[in-house]
Amino acid sequence: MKKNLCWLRRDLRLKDNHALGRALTEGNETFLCFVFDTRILSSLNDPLDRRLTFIIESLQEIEKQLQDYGSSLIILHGDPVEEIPRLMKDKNLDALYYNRDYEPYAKLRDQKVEKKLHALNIKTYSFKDHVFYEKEEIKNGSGKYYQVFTPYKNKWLETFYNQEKVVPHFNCPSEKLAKHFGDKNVLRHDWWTEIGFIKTKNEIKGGREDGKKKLRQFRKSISHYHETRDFPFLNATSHLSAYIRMGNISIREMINAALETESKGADVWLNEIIWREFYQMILDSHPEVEKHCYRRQYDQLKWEGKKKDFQDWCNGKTGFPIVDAAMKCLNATGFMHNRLRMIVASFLTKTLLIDWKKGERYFAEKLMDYDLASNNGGWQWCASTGVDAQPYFRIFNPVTQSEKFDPEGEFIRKWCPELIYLSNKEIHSPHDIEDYPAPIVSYQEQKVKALKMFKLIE
DNA sequence: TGAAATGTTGGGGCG
DNA sequence: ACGCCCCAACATTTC
Repeated sequence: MKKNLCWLRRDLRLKDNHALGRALTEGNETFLCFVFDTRILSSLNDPLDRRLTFIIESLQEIEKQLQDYGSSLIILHGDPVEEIPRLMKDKNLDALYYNRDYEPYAKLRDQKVEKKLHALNIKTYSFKDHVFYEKEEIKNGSGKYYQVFTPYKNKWLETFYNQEKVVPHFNCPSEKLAKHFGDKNVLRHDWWTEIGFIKTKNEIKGGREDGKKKLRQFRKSISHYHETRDFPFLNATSHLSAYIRMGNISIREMINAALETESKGADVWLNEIIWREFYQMILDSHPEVEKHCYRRQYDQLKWEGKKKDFQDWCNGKTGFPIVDAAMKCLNATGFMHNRLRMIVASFLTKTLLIDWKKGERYFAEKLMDYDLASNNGGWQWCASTGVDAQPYFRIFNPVTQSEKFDPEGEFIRKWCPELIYLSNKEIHSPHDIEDYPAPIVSYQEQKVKALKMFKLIE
């Protein structure tokens, strides 16, 4: 009689889950648990953090399904390094199954958990699930990790088309779930208030059902993705980022969706998935990028931006409509279109001259889909301090970008109602509008300073 | 997944 | 018909 524990973390689904599938097939009875990690929770600044609601919704859905199978989810609250071994000892479980996470904190945590369990004679098994290829699988001719995206992508695709005839799917036979009811009933609508959570009202609901709905919806327009994706008002992106972040949808399901329609749009979307894999690989192989510039000499950059400007950027009060609209959207919804992320990141770093790490932290606080690897990679790309970053002299002009990607000002009008009556021509760079701030800096002057700042390091 | 300055080309207006 | 200028439109260079 082999009793297993599958520890869910950022893989909140019961279908196509590698660790769960293996736990179920290799054991006689499998328990499922999720830990609200107090170390992570205590680092959150906001009790109204949207992501907690998303996670709770995902867990509620899982609990409902488990109850249909006569099982239940075990919810723990504490430090996983203590909680997981305690649970396994209490229930006399034989082996732990989990999917690997490539963030520095998670790697250290999992290492500690394993060490404790091994001391208790409990076996541990970890699996690749969160990415399609792990860092060791995609390397260049001389056995090194890629530093440039395009050759990485080529190798990724070559590997994919040469080796993988099909995208694997992991079966999760539900009959082997433990007949068990957890200590906390996640269906009870207010149990989380006991540990200090407050539920938020979000535009998107957590869980696999809603993720699948989004994917189904996106499939209809995926063939146009390459033409429409850059225009925030069109909402032509998949909006799946939060679902892939929490694992409501598996990476294999995403890749399958990209492969099923042969089109330019689907290729470009797959490309974005490969960017995600690229940054996961970078974080796994270079954990120091969490706190430092990938190109370490840029840790010396003298960011001279003012605190007040940072506040204005956060609050969407810079006087540059596209930037302000984007930030208000982020603050109100926890989401921001990718094009806008690039615009506001370029603006913060190269126009306001504020360290990318401050912007990266702000996004970490606000984004529903926040993922350390992608967020850090994206910010360092924009700030020109990272792997395969844009050259430092590539500086976005917020007005030009606005004219190009929101030509009719539709996105701006949605989030800056005080500008609603301006013409398409005026709206990108308004003057003397009541209730709307004048530009807090001169783009032209700041651009010169940015170039100087980088030249000092070069 | 720039922007802006500078250089080149070619068609049209006009003396 | 011709040269000259103007100026888009496009290409190249620079940061």
